[in-house]
Amino acid sequence: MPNKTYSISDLASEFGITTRTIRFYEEKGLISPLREGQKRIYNSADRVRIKLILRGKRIGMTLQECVDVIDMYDPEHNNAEQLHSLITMVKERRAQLEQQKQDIDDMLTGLVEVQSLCQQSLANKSRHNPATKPE
Amino acid sequence: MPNKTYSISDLASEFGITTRTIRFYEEKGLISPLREGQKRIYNSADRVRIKLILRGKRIGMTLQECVDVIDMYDPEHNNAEQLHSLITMVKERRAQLEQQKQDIDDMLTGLVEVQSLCQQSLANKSRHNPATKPE
DNA sequence: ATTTACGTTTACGTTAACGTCAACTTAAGT
DNA sequence: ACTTAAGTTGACGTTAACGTAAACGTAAAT
Repeated sequence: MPNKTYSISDLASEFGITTRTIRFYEEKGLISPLREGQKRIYNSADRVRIKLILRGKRIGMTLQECVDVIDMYDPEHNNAEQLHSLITMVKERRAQLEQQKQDIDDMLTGLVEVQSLCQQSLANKSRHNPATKPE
Repeated sequence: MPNKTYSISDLASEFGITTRTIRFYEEKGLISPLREGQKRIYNSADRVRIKLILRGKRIGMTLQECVDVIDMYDPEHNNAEQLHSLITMVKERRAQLEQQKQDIDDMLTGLVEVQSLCQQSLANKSRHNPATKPE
C-alpha cells in the first residue's frame, strides 16, 4: 500500500531521529508534508525522501547535496535544456562515489591488518601467560 | 627516502588545503610537527597522518573519528588490557564502512538509472527535432 | 474536568571545522 | 638597508545541522 500516511513521530521513531530534525528538514525545503489542520501528515513519498536523506548523510553528504541528488530523480527537472548539465552532475557524483568506495576499501584493508595484529598479540600473551583466558 | 621533511605550505599545496587548516589540525592534536625555531617542520609520518585525515573526511568522518581510526594503527595503544576493546572498535568501524559501501552502491545504482533516463530523453528529443545537435 | 500524549511555533544555544583578518617575526634575495 | 616571501600567534566570524526550552493548541482517556 503506497498510500499509507504517517505522523511525524511515526517517522521519527522509525528512523531514529527527532521530530525537531524532521521539522528542520522541512524548514530547509527538503520535505513538504500535507497539513491536516495544523498537524503534518506524511505520505510514502515523504518517507522515501527522508530515507534518501539519511543515506546521503551516512556517506558524508551535506543536506544540500542530498537535495541535489534527490532532485536528479525528479522528472520536474527534465526541462531538457538542463539535461546535459544534469548528466554532467550525475557523472561527477558517480566519480565521487567511486572515490569514496576506494577510500573505504583502503580503510577496511588497514583495519583488517590492525585487527589481525591485535589478535596475534593477544595470542602471544596467552601463550606466555596461560592464566589469561582467551575467549 | 622516508626521512624527507616538508614545510607547512609544501603540504598545504600538495593536499589542496590551507595552512590554516593544517595549524587547526595541530591545535586539535591531530599532528605534532617538530619546530625549527618557530617554524613548523613536518616529516613523512606527519604527512601520512594528514593523508589519512583527508581520506577519512572524504567518507564523512569527523576529525575526532579520524583520530580514533589513526590511533588504531598506533602501537602505543597496544597495552593489551585494551586490546579487546580495540578489536571491538575495529569491528564496529568495519561494519560501519560496509554499510557505507552499500549506501554508495545503492546510490550509484540510482544514478546510473537517472543517467540512462536522461540520455534516452535526449535521444528522443533529437529524433523529433533533428536540428538539435547531440554531441 | 483535567491529566496525558502528541503536536505546534518561535527563538536562542551549540558544536565542528574551518575562514579571515591583524599584527608581528625571520630568512632570503637585491 | 630594504623589500619580499613565508611563517607565526591570536582573536573573532561563519556555516551547517541540529538541540533545547518556552509557551501554547488539540484530542483522547480517566
